[in-house]
Amino acid sequence: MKRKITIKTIAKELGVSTSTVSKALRDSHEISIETKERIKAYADYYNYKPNNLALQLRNQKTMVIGVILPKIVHHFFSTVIKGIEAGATKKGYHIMVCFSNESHKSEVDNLKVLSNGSVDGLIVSIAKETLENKDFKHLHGLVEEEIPLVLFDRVQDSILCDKVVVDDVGAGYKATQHLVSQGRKKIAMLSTKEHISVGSLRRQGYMKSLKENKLDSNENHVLEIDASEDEKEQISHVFDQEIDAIFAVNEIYAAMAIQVAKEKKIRVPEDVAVVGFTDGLISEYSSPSITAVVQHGFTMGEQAVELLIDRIENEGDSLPPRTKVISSNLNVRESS
Amino acid sequence: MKRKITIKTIAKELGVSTSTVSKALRDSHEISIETKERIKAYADYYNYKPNNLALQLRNQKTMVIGVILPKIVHHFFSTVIKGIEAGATKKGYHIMVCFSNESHKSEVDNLKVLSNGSVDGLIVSIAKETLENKDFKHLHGLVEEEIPLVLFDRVQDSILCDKVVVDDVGAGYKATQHLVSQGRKKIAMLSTKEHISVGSLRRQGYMKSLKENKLDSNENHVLEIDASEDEKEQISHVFDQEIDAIFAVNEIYAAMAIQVAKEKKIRVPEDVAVVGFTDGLISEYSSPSITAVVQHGFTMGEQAVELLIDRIENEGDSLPPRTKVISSNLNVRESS
DNA sequence: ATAACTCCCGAAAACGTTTTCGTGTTAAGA
DNA sequence: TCTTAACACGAAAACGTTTTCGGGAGTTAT
Repeated sequence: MKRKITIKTIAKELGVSTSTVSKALRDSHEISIETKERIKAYADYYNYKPNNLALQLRNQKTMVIGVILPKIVHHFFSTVIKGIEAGATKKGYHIMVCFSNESHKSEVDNLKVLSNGSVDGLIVSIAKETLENKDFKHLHGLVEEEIPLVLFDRVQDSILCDKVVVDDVGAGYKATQHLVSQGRKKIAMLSTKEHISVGSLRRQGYMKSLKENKLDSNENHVLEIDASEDEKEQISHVFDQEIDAIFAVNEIYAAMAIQVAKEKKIRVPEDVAVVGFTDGLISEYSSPSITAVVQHGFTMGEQAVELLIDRIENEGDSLPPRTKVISSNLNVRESS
Repeated sequence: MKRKITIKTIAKELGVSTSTVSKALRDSHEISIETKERIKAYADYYNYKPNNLALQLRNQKTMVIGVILPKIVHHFFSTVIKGIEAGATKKGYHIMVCFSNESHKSEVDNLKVLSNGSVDGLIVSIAKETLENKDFKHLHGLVEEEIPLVLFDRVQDSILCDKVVVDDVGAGYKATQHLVSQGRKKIAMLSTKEHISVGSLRRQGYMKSLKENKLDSNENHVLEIDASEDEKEQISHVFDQEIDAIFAVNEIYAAMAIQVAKEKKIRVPEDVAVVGFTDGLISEYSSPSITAVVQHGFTMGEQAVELLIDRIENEGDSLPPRTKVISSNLNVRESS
């Protein structure tokens, strides 16, 4: 990198002090018109740009928000990022994104780097491994240091900070109610292992709906897919029982169920209706297009960043932790 | 944010100089064992962490790579980010991601902020608007300042920097050849407006294949979709002519074509075979699953960051600009 | 007893800014 | 002629760190 031009070099070249240069560039009244013009002309000519690091160090403010996500190649998370970025830009902030790849160590490392002064605050969605281990020391430490923090989607109650979550119970309920309203009686659910909290919450909603409608809430109707093995093979067993609808905990399982159904000559939606979660491109563009719970990732990102910036800019007021619940709604399509 | 503990406070508390504290923490031989232990114990107890900004300012090195992308909610770009992040992490770098949202102004703004010392180098994929306006002043300026820069996917020849591109001509050729090998004779192409270079390159490959096989390279077979209007409606017109195959310039157009075909009771792949570009989730999970050109976004990201870090760490050597071409291959599925 | 050397440590500069305070010059007012 | 005020600028501190250099105290060798 070419040696960048600084206030110092300008000062030396023009035979004035750095204070004068700084003031001139900020158009201070303390400096005479002629000097100002001379300095500005020079700065302009040599394309002077103030060094951000120096400013950040001096102001003790970076205008940067750190974001740590479990993954990126995922419609929901990338949508959230977009929301965060939009909200941040609106307030003049930038974002610095890291990924934990669902790994605890990665999450801790990233947190450590970002919290060492590089950012004014953090937005985090907790990694799977961290949730499994229940090891939240790093996040508690952050709260301890009073670094502004907002958790979203994958949250943890013991961490006293602002949170943005989806109404997963309500969403599971809504999706199931929709299937019931279509006259479906034997509704299976494709879920994940229990420790991922969202799975169990969505299941609660599903159960609630079944109970209310006095439908068979047979435990066998819930299939817990193990992500470490052949998912499609596991999903195919959902058709071993007699069912007329499937509620899948994400859109990939929904799409897989449809693929399996097609192989087995089961018609969708005539024989079996399918509802997914996460309204992404798969749901929209597969054929038949898939009815799905839309999660409003963009809104979640926006809300998260709004909470965070509010806290950053009102520090000292020690607001109590706030939680925003983003409700989701159903996008009904061909599969149901 | 709680007032963070610094070397200064430690020095004052323990009645030594800041130099001593700094040296002690870095385990210098200049400091006596007892003093070192005293200082380390104190630092440990109060959870001292060195301030990144100060380090970056002093070392004139941030270990951060700036990334500017046109969009994020997009399988290809998010995959590239993943590759960049993986490559960066391996070398101890972090990434700072911004989005231009295809807007020129946004791109310029982001570039300005990031290039003011916040990052050691930049990876950029040029926004649509910038390509249309052909206004590359900001990027030329970057090269002028000798800030390490790598362009990927959407590149521009006049900018003298490292580049990572897809072999779009070859990919278009490969896709078309595949359709020909399946015995298809009337192959339509769904493209975009010309200024997006990738579209025209892929078209060149398509044309090349048609010529080689002495097939009808009727201009009417190429449909330029205007993204600002109803895309599905435009795509439906591809079936106005008699065709037996479609090569779509991205996976969304491919998926849309299949949806339209289904509505028109045209069978895929029996009546019309479909090949898409960008091997994302849509192609994989729609039914029928879609044959697609896989772009190796992850590899592109990795290569880009490798080129960049190489340049950052060997500055002064003034290497000539390098270009890496990432070849793509076909993932054959049910739609062809 | 003096020289030389080792061991520990501190002062100061450096990275690039901004800001407070002080000061010398000039012009105006008494 | 003396005081006062306005004007234009510079010195220095501050943000937090690392590193070079120098020096005092104690020990060893001559």
